[in-house]
Amino acid sequence: MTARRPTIDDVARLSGVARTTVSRVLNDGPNVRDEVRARVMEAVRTLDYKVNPQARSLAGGGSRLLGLVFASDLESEPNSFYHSALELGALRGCLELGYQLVTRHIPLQSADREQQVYDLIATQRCEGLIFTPPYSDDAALIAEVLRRGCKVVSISPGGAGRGLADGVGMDDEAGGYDIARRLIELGHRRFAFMGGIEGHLSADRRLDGLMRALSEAGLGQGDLIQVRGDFTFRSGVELTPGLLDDPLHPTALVCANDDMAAGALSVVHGRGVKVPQDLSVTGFDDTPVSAIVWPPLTTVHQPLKDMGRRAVALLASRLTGGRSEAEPEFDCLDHAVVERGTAASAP
Amino acid sequence: MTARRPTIDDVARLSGVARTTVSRVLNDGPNVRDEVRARVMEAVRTLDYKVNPQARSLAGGGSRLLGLVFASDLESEPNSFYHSALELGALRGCLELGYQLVTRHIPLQSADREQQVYDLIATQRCEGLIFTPPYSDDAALIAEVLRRGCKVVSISPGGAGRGLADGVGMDDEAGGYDIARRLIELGHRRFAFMGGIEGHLSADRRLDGLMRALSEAGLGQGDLIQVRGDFTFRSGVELTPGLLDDPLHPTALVCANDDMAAGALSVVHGRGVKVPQDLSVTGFDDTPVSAIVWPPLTTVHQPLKDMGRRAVALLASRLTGGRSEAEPEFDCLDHAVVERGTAASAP
DNA sequence: GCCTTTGTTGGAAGCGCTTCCAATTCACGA
DNA sequence: TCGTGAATTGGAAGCGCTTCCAACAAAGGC
Repeated sequence: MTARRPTIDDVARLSGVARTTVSRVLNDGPNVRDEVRARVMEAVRTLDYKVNPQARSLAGGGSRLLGLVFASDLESEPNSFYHSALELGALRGCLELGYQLVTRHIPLQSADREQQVYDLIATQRCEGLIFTPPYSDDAALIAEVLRRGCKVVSISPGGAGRGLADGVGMDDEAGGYDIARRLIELGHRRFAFMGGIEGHLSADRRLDGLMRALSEAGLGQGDLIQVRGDFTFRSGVELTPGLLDDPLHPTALVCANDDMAAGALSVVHGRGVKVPQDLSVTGFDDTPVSAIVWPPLTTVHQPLKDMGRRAVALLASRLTGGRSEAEPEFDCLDHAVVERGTAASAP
Repeated sequence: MTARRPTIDDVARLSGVARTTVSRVLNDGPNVRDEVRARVMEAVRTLDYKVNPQARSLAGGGSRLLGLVFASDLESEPNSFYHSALELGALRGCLELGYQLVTRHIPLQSADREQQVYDLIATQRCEGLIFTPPYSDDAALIAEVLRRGCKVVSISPGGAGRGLADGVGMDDEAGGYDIARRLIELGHRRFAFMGGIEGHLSADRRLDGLMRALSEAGLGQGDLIQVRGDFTFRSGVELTPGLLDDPLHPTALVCANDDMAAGALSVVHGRGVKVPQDLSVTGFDDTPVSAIVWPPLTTVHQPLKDMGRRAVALLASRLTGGRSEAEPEFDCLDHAVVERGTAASAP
């Protein structure tokens, strides 16, 4: 049998300090000399020591409970990938760090939605909350939650949410730029962009990135037509014919999410237009739909699971680490263009 | 401030026994008089006591680590809803019951796949493993894992996996029956069934259910045409034209999963056939695709998240409860027909 | 040069639970 | 009636960690 996992006392013994000091180092506590801190970290590395989250949470007191708040009505979309992926990531984080998680769907139209959030703090005793859009930009709500002593992380905050609390997201502008860049490399010169609803900031930023890539390639407004959809498959279906018939005759259609791209694909098929030979189509987010449609969709991967996990990590560092009063920080995660089958050389 | 949660000592005090005895009752231990057991349970109910999983796992020893084993290559389908939903459920269960989870994707084509599973036991020290199809029917593997003292739960076992170890799944036959029943109520009399690959047992059972509903309605083989796909969107696209052109002229197309139904929908659209006015189409599983296509897909909800959670609960009961040597048990979860927009009265 | 302040470290008590082991009770046969 | 083994119960140690508090050293302030 392999030896049991090392404990904090093993680390203490090896580094020649008391258990208390090791704990302090592990939790970014104050008042430890750099030399001692380094020695302890060295021992941690040597032993490959990992804290036992169960023990930590037992000893640490507090509820160790975090809340994940969605705006949508769970009844209406119980199997959304967006929700599942974020929660999955958050749960992974909680398991690693010894936290518990409650997930709450609070529809925007609930009259008492603020109250429901406050109940999460008062009744459930959540020590931290993760807000998803559009709660992540509700400045008044966030401020009040913070005032009540509960930590907050915003997922993909666009505007107001940014400076108030910690945030997690990706660089949407760069995502748009990258996918456009790829299409330009493939020889495309005439573009169509299917955006999201007015005011959805991250989708707008994706367009910004596309524009930047265009202008770098010496292209301009005249080489792009754009329309706004509402992120649904249906709006993709409805908007695509107009784009295909446009005198600009775009050879690449960039969509602000996968669902609209899937809608576009279905229309394009019906018209006998070949993808990607005649037309390249790209999505955004890399949800499971992108692998399901035919041809499989070239898209930009948004790291939803990592975002959930990082959100928990940020809350944890606020709650125990030295960051409890630090300036809000935005954690920008990597994205990646996922090449599947819908982007090819311009005809 | 609300009072803190009751502890085992509160229960002990209220029921007038020692902490040890309460622990025994809570863990289905032997040697407790029925009268005492009842008294303790009564106190538990009065105080609304819940065990603290962190404390239990700290005290209980053991790694408290479970493994979730998928057959697929994570690289090739990193964002599959099937995987996410099962893991999500398993994580929820682990958090509730104080277990840790490692998720491992071991492709079937790996030469050392068995070895990788055994490493999960030997090196990682997993106390229990959750196998998804087709590992869930690999009798030799399961037997060997059990022999090594590691508990096993099979997800949706079809054949061999059933008697060997505990299992979790849904009643696929009933699911097929229910959706067919609904279509018959809507007046449909001529059916098409798009099945899965040969030997995929749960998809075959869905067909069995369909057949039962047909015969109950006085219909027979002559009122049904069937084809086999491979569960992909693409196969839905390829097989649908043949079904539409069949002389039977079905008014309802029942698909063995959502992806194929989505493929069928896209073909049907292209042909100008109206769904659901001219043709009803149904899916199976209720993955996010079903809400994304247009019209949104009427389908059968498979409780993947609950399956993951139940799998963990079963392992937990094997590991601590009195069930450690009990007969294997199959936990059959509820399914439900989800009425969206693709099933309507027969034309 | 002595007293306070500030910074750094260790000792020890517990968090809520399981479990080993000892103590007590009970039922029976001798 | 007493002894014996089995059934039942309780005492107490300790899982791995955080944290309160005391101890001590270094650094200023008068």
